[in-house]
Amino acid sequence: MTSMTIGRLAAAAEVGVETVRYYQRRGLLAVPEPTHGQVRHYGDGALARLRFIRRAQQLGFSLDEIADLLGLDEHTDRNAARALAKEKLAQIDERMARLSAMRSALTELVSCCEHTSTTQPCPILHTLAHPDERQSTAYSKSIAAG
Amino acid sequence: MTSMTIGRLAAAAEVGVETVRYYQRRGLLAVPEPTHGQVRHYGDGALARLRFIRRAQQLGFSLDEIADLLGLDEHTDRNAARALAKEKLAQIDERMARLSAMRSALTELVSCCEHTSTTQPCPILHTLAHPDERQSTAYSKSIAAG
DNA sequence: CTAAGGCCTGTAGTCAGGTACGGAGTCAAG
DNA sequence: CTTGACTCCGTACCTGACTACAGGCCTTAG
Repeated sequence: MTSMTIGRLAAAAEVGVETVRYYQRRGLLAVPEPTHGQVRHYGDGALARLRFIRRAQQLGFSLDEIADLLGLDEHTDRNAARALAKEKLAQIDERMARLSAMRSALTELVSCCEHTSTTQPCPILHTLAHPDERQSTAYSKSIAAG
Repeated sequence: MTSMTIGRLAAAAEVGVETVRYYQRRGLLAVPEPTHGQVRHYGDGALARLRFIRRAQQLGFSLDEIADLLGLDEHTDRNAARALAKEKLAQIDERMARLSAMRSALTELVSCCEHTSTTQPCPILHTLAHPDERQSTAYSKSIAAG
């Protein structure tokens, strides 16, 4: 059971000291009593908790959700954990779908811009300005023609 | 050339009045001189600009980037517009890649959780807590076995 | 013993894109 | 003429996850 000051703890978990304190304020991490004097000391449990938080963040969980996850027990809360994970998966799918829609719209505009005469107005800017008049371009015609 | 107060303009563009004012503060939209009295009036140009902003947002552009786009000319700035669009595409791809990584990690964990004995600790919580000890499960074995 | 660095608490600022609110003026309908 | 809706302006607040001080105390190396 190693004992660390907050600075060493933060370094070990590869986060900033201020981040550790922030997690404490958020209630994700306990604030130990000062061991002697006014300096607080942290054990391996705190480090494990910080690493848990970081990994859960990498999976897309918010700090509020991570607070819930931290409250679960490996042995008795399987269903709850799986439910949270599935919910998160659904959110990720939704975000990916939105990004995918942006992607295809942008891709179409860029292709269009690359394949039309430069004497025409820029299809990107033009479509943003007047999306209603769907301009007929060489590109869109070639698409339509298959 | 219709003339609208800010409320009608906002309604026509399907944004809030406060949002219009916010765009004015950001410099995306001009603040016209009060026509008479203290009430300002807006024309179709302002409406077109608001719609441009909304559509560009749907394509993933930030308000700062939209400010740049609004400064471009359909006829003379094709290259600049295309460059911005391509840059945005790259950012979208990056975000999708990150989401995709989250997605597959979560999917794996959920599957694992569904296919292992409930007498075992929850793989999701366990992996978050101890990612080093990669636990060997019926699921991971079946994967390994092909 | 002293200086540098680390720790303590508390408050405030950052980013983006809004949203809310307060108080005062204005405008149109009834 | 009043009432209610709308506008104007300025300022403050919101989310999420930090990040940055300020001012004071403690600790440790030289």
